[in-house]
Amino acid sequence: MTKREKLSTESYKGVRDFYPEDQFLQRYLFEHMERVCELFGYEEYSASILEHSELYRSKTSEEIVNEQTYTFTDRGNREVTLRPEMTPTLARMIAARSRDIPLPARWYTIANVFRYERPQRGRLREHWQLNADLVGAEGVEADAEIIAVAHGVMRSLGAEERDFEIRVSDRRILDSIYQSVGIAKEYAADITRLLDRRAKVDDFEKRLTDMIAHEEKAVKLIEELERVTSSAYLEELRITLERMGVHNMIVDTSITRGFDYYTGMIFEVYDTHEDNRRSLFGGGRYDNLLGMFGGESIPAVGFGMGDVTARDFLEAHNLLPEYAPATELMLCVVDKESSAHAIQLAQALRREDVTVAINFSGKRIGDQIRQADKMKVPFVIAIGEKERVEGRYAIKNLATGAEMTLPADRIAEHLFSSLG
RNA sequence: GCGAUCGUGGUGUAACGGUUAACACUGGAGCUUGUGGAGCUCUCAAUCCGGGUUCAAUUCCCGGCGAUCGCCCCA
Repeated sequence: MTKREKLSTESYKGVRDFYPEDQFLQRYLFEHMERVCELFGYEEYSASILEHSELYRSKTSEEIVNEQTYTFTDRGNREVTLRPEMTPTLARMIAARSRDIPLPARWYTIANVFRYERPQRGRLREHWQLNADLVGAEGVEADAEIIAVAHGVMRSLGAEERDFEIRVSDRRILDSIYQSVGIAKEYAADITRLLDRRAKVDDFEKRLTDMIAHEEKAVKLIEELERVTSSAYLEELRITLERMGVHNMIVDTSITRGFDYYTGMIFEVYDTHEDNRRSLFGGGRYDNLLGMFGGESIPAVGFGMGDVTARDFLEAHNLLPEYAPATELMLCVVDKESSAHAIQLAQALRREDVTVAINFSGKRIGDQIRQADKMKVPFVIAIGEKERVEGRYAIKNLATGAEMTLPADRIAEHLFSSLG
């Protein structure tokens, strides 16, 4: 290859490479998410990132399908979309086997999703998100449980309750206000979307008045929004959440969530850190979505939590874990004659479940140790003539510098007790 | 999709319309042929891409690409 043809090392716009340190954090996040979901009895599922485009046309707005997805035509002339979210896939999978799946079903997945738009901080073109859904259950316990799972994930990542707050509202409050004020159904979705942006828009009242085209109604709507600050249902939810160990829920009727498909409880988890005060993730109840597949309507509630915002949260709160490779031990080969012995020892240790890398580089022993230290491998053993002859090995702890000389069959035990 | 700001080795910075683009860290080699973290020596490595203005462009202009911020949108 000539110099002019040099390939770019940049990753595709809006997507990330995960170098080992990044992947370590990714795995840390995922393992905590998985564990908490499973503690609540959720089963893992998965699906292809490719879906028929019509899956999103049926439920989401045209704009999202046309302008914010990766959509293409395959060789068989089918319209294909890289999934922009997981909920339609979940709904499709449940609906496809609704007679066989025992309900209520508790399902979770950690999936990559794609959106075609301008990347910004906290918003990329590909990200990974935990989706946990409780399908086939209505009622306050189900709503509370989904919030408790979200809360549990945050707690398991090291967050204290004061680090975040769970703002909860209910679409039915808005619906009843719209009804009492006399707002036609066709305006409701647009108004809801405007309310979602209320804090960001300076001329909120003017816009609202323009949208309703009826000044009295607009005034009354604003009055009602300010008057109604909670509901009996939300108070019951609060009590149920307390029982589940969730104490940082607040009712905030200004929470609306942008999407049309929510039908009941909705929530958003907010960072309370001063530098990062924003919505981290959220979810809610969507009782009409599964009915779109033609079968019977099935109630559902769920949430989605993205890895990008989770990382930002952990960083802002100083909760990032320190990197540690999976490798516990590096064997440093002192001379060419010792490599066969090192291979043999490594195999024996692997049978005892020790993760072990062999350094065949032929570099000086000091360089090999320095490299192991740089890679944060916690232990090294040098293998040379002395070890071959004696059958005893000096295990060096790179953090403390301490050495312990042991026969081969005691090494694994020593490592595990030192690593805890 | 729109607007603004920015783009120099792997990383972080510097410089200038004009000689060989500087410094630190990192990487590599050595001082030191069986034990790391210090020190010293040497060394690899960059002006995002394309076009224009100019005797001369890394610098100025235009376009593309990318990043960040805002708008739009938010699964």
